[in-house]
Amino acid sequence: MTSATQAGKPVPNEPIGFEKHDHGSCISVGLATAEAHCLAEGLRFTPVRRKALEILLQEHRAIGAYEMLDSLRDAGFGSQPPVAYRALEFLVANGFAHKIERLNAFIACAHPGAQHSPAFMICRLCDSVAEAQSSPARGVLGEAARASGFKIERTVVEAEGICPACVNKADG
Amino acid sequence: MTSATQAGKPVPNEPIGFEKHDHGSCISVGLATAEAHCLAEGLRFTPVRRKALEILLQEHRAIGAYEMLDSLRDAGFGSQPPVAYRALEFLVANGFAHKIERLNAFIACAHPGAQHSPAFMICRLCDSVAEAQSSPARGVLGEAARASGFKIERTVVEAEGICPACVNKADG
DNA sequence: CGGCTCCATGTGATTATATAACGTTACAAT
DNA sequence: ATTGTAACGTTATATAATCACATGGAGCCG
Repeated sequence: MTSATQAGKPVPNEPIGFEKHDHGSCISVGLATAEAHCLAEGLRFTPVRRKALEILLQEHRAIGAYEMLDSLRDAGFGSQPPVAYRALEFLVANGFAHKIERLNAFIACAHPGAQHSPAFMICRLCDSVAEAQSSPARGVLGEAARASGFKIERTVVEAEGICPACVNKADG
Repeated sequence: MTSATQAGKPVPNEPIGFEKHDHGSCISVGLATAEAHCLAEGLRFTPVRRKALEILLQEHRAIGAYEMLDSLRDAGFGSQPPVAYRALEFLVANGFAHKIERLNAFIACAHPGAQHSPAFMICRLCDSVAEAQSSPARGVLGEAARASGFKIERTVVEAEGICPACVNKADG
């Protein structure tokens, strides 16, 4: 099995936000933003971490840890799982990437630099993913948390459904 | 390793909704509700499925598929992964249980019978889980979905943080 | 009854995802 | 130069999930 698709799903062709965009610039902007942030915070933006982020930005879709590992190995880095997991952990911890729990996969942050609690829309047909914002602490959930004394630190919001492209394919 | 705790985390002692409750009755009510629902819908509430639900209701916490498998084997059922996964799939598909994506684990539905799109609060210290309601399609996410043409079918909402019990333990 | 189909179950095997543990290396601070 | 810490590489293993195929029971129809 190559690393292009894990399962039989088609690779999404309009991956980010279901819209076209200037892909070249979003890669360089993403890398530059991360670099600046690390410099400011005293974090080490090492070669593996940089390459991992570059791969995520390049692909602009959700990437499994093992697919990432393949790419990192191809780029000359170590070939064992921890290599990929550690790089991804760093990127996630610092907001450069997010984990899509539903897919057990990772994706570059679409709003680099911005403070945010992301929400995702995941197409169950083509696995494309779009990132939106959420305000989880407001609304019913925040209400319940306050009422029970639960202290929210982080939220996972993932909507599963059909992306615009697949809707069009389906009903012509 | 026994099946009591997978990792080093303490087993939550006030598992459901972070509040005390009549545990005996919630088990019997849960089973009865499921039985009635299956009868009405022409679904087969078989021994494995019943036992699996009973285990989830009994434990009242998030259970991994393999821990479930252990319990099912102890109860005299098959010992291969598909046994657990099929039972859990059935329970989830029919709303008797939910999958916690963040934990790759399953938990009995706390609102049996009710139509709902659940939200969860997960304690990162003791892994206890409480179920609340959410209204994901309303709010910012629904907005974004409508704007982009994404058709939401299901949402995962999981808040990670500290449960009341652990908050109290922490700061006295 | 016999045969048929559907669905659920049991089992073996395999694939995918994730972490533990340990030694080595790079780097910053003193 | 020494030392403490963080990052890296590797081996091994744990945990999660699915595939493929055979068996067996419940309902239906003839």
